[in-house]
Amino acid sequence: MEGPSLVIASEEFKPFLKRKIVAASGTAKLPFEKITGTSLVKTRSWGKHFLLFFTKTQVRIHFLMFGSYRINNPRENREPKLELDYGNDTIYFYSCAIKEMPKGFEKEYDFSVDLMAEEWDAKKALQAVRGKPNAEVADLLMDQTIFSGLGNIMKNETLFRLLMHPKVRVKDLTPARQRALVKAAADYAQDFYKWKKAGALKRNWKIMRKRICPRCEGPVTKAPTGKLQRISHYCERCQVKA
DNA sequence: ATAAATGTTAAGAA
DNA sequence: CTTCTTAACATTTA
Repeated sequence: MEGPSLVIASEEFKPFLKRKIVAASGTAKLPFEKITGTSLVKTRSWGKHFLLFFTKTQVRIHFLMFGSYRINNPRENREPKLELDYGNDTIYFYSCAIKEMPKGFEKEYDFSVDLMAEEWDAKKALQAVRGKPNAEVADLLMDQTIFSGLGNIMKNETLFRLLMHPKVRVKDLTPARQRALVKAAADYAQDFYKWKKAGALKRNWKIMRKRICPRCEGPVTKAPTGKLQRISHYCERCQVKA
């Protein structure tokens, strides 16, 4: 799950804030007794981290590749890691990493690197980008300390939109292209959010998991790139190394 | 139906 | 002391 999806999760959880949790349970290693009988005070995300603040404790959820949450619609034959029972409503979290956090832990987060946060600081991101001249842009975009919340879908779509090759190094980009990279990442995050909310995310993929480039109709290259070796989908003809 | 994929972290190796 | 490699986890989609 990428950052914008968690912003949507926070919105979906709003109706549950301050309501009494009748029972909390699940397979995660958590102090459920500190949650049962209390309520959710607020939620927020930092990149791909989903932060839940309860009255007496606080937890961080990471959905990784396959995690999900459901409201009043449990999965069959699957034990939730965390279940919040509100009486008439129930929230379920599946296959995610959940960890109890110390009070005040959110102060350790730098929200200015979160693409979806109000605090997002493009200038700071640009400086961080320029501080890694030898990094390939595919790796750079996935760097959660610079573009927190950006995942592999956003990486591939952002680079295609820029017509930028995933293997270009920062030092081979003009200052204007470096600036464009930062802007495109933030812009794509907003589009991702909008499309995901409208249930039209995949419909708007241009290069991700495509076989044909929508621009030149040539073949799409699918290969691991950079140190991270995450799969990049790109057009060798349209996406330039500068 | 087999494999790849919206991701991270811990442990051990170099 | 870094930096790299591998494995582990877990589920849907093509």
